Amino acid sequence: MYTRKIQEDPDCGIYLAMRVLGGKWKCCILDAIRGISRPSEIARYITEASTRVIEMQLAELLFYGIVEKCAEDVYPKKTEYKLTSFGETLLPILSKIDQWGIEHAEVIKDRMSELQEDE
Amino acid sequence: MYTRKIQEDPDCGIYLAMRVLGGKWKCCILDAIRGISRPSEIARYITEASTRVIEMQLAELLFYGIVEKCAEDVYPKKTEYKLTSFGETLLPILSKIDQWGIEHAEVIKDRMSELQEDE
DNA sequence: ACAATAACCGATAAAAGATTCGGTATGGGG
DNA sequence: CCCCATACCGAATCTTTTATCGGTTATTGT
Repeated sequence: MYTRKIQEDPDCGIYLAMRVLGGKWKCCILDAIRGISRPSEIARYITEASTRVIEMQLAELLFYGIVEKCAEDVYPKKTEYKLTSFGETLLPILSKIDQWGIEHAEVIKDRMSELQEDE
Repeated sequence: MYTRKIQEDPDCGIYLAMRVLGGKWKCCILDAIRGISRPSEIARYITEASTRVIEMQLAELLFYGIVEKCAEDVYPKKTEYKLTSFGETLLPILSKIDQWGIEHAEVIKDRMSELQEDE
């Protein structure tokens, strides 16, 4: 996991939430983890992200107590991750954010593409 | 503004939303901008962030159409930024995130501090 | 015995983002 | 006239995050 050298503590709830939710794929993983729970399945689901990143972000989510690991110690290692009750408190927020993003996808993608044009 | 070299387009609303909201101080600026609107005031309000960052993040918010600039072209340059109607659609989400962060501040800070201990 | 899959970890390269420092231009007060 | 404030921008530098690659351990199917 990454440890920061410079630390801040604005008593800003958003800042704190972003320490937990920030990360390129974390939200997608959380979204995925509601249906599928095994790392290899998540990796197949989110094809854009490498398995390494998924591992790392899962480790962070585990660290913050958002997900928990239920490793049945049997054959081809059936590790499963699932949301903790703490993690579940995030769901309404995540769906709100997701909804907003989808609702305004056109505009955002449009702007985003403008950034790439000139290269 | 930063232009990304590697691009993705997961049709994940959260990912899109994070392109707009991501950034160390953007949420704090959005929070501030409801009361105060001039760059120098924001800078004095968010003392941890340098004026340069605030400028850059304001530029991004402007770019995505979240805020708009109302520069009265008069004396000590009374530039004012305010939320657009698009930006206002973010408010309920931002307050939800903020609320969550404050509600779980103890746990999160606790975990965060653990990361810094060993150096 | 051998290839295949799952779940990891460590090291390092590369990209993205933040900070710092200096600079411009404008106008006001002493 | 000089200094201060505001609002910016550019570039160098550093931190943080992500990507890539290889390695480990264990178990299953052939």
